[in-house]
Amino acid sequence: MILSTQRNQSGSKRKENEALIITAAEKIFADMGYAGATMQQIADAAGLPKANLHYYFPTKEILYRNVIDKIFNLWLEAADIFDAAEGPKDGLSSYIDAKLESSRHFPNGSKVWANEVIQGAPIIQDYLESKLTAWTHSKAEIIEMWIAKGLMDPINPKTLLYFIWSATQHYADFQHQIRTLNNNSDLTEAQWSEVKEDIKKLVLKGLGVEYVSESPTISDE
Amino acid sequence: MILSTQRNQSGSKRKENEALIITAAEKIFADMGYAGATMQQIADAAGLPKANLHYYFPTKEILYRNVIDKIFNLWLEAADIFDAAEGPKDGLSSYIDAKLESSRHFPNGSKVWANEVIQGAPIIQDYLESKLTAWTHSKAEIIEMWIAKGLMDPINPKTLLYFIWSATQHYADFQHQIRTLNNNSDLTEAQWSEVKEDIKKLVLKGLGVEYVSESPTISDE
DNA sequence: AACAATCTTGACCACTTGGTCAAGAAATTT
DNA sequence: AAATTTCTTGACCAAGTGGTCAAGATTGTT
Repeated sequence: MILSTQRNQSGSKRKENEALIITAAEKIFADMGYAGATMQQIADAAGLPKANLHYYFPTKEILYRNVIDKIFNLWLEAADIFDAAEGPKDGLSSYIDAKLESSRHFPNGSKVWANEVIQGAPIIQDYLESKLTAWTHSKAEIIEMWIAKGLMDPINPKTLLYFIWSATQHYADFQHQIRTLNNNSDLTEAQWSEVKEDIKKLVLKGLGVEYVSESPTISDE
Repeated sequence: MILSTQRNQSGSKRKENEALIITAAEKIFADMGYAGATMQQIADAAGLPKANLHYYFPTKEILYRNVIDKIFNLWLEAADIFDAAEGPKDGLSSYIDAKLESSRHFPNGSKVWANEVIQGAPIIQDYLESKLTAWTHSKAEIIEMWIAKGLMDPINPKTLLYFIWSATQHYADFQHQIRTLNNNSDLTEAQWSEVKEDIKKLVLKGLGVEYVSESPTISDE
């Protein structure tokens, strides 16, 4: 789980330890919330004395902002697919895939983000107002273009984005609830595939975009 | 905002003050998270001295559980519609309406719930394992029946429920983000209507259920 | 080898927190 | 109206918190 300490020849020790601490912090912040997380817990999770954390990150808030920074950049990356897409069938499908994979393999980031936004984004408001707003507008334009071309039913682009965000992030944020309702077991590989298919089918069909399930062998056109 | 203190003839003073405190606590817990909320803040929000809170609710955790209790019962009520429904068109549509109304008018409950579940439900795990599990199974059966009758496309019932929960609760939990992306304004009445229509249309059409928008006058069949 | 820069860490501190308590004020019962 | 139960509240406390600090260890540089 913890980053290996093997090749410390190249990068400075600083970079290494910062990454180690951020990873530990991400988990603790996700599990405890900002206020609930203590520097001592994060230090323990990272296997370092608390005073050492303060050497790399002077305050808890600065550490937290670094965690958010990492999370948000991953979020942005996941959406590059969007721009390169030819149309909604391709674009939305890929985006849902990417977001769902992210929820599955890196739920902590999503949880930290959710915790923060629920509480009114007291610390990352500037992110919302600058980066997220710009990002959203650019994606909304693409969706509007698709609608204008008649590639999908008309819908408020933001509503559609919120729809996809909520449906996919739910599997990260509410991981624990889903697990409990699944006989206290994590979703299996097959279940994840089913979820992925169901969500894509529902969204695309709901938007009037023809969608062919992956599994069966049906020749297209 | 605060419950009126007019008619204290009937109910005991205890009931009254408990309700006052729970309402105040709900807001503070939603805004600050469990760990982040302080008894002093809740006391201030309720307009009572802190020691008085501890008279009615001995510990912070007991107060918190009372807040959750209220929230969860509202959740259950919202779904009675489900049982009475004739089919998916009626049932899902009404349920989405109810959940969205709840997100709009009582976002705090949803936020507290979300905060708690994200953090692994450290305090309300018993709720998930007993009440929520039973509730979910009973609704899943209804959905499966609808599918068996050919009233809607086949889908994993839980996936559908998660879908509806996430889409609707998103408007409560991520209220702040939505507001920020809406030029720092709350959604207008018209916007809420649009969201409601869009979500219902997307879900029902996505499930292969015929759906006719409310506004336009189109004769059915 | 000497020096400088970076990193490590236990001990410590000011402050906040949930919770207590005892004395009294109101309300209710007899 | 006296007695009893319920409620109110300021003052207080032990425990835990983020953050500091100075002494030393390690690493890199000349």
